[in-house]
Amino acid sequence: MGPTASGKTELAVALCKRFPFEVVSVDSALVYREMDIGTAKPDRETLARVPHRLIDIRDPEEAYSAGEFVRDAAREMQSIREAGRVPLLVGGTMLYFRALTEGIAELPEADAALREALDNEAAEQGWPALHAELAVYDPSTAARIDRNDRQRIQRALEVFRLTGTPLSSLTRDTRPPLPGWRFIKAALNPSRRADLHTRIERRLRQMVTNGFAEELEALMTRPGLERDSPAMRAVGYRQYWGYLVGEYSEQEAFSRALYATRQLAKRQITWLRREKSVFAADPLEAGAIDAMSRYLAAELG
RNA sequence: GGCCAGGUAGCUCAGUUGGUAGAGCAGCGGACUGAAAAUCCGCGUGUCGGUGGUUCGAUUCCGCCCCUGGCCA
Repeated sequence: MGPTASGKTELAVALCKRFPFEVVSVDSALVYREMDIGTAKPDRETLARVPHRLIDIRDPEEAYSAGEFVRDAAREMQSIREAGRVPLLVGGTMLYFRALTEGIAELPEADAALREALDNEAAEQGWPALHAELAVYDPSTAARIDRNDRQRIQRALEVFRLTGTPLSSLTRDTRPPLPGWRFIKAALNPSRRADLHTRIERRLRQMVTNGFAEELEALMTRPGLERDSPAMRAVGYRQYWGYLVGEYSEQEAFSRALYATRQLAKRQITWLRREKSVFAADPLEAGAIDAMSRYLAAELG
């Protein structure tokens, strides 16, 4: 695990040389085909040498979800195990890690028509009104969700209307979904935030040089891809979309993308802090890879 | 050199009819169950350019100086 730009891919490649590992990507953006530069997807040569599972499994106009990830990852892990190897889960989508290790309830999938209906209701009454409605059917969920948190209010109402059961009941006894597995947790986490910020800016500059805007322009010609498609909410793509449709300058898009990436890293680090029994290494310190290797060797027995 | 407009939070700016100041962005902390690279919550002391003066009290009024931009020479 690790925040964006912390060097996860490089570490994974190094570890695969020393252990009988095979990589499973834990990343909500790398699942998309045609989104390579802006997602910092490992390049072709790297993927040829060190295959990553769960990369390029969706078209950009499609949706993906934590629930699907758990099923997909479980399947890939099983297949790797059957081949006599050990899955190395690499990524920065902390909700996916959590769903995989601690479980995710069996809930209905997203319902586009229902979400649109809820959006329309919200446009008229505002999300706080829908929050109040949720409080009638599912007071405990309403109590833990802010009245402005449109995404969670919408999801909770969606689940209730689809099942007739409050979300809080459905999630009550969620259990780890993979009882036959043991997870060894390790993280890359730069000890100085400023260093990570430097890396983030350098990498974003490199993306732009490598043709990030052109990659997005090509995506924008796809008829099925909308500005609010899940894939286009990815950091960078979203900010450059505004630039490419003429809403602001490229310089502005760069700044916004930079801020969005830093904020993403911060949220990832927040998840990391509350993660228990995780071995953490500073990727910017010499010997981080060796330290990680030693830890893993010891844990693996 | 003269005139005008500015100099207030990291940035862009608001404001104080004199009682030491607040928004947005950034940043920081947190939450997180099928959109999660998402969504949401919380956090604002800063010689109010410097220095003298007036005043019980000056960031606010006055003088001088410094800096930035514009116009005129």
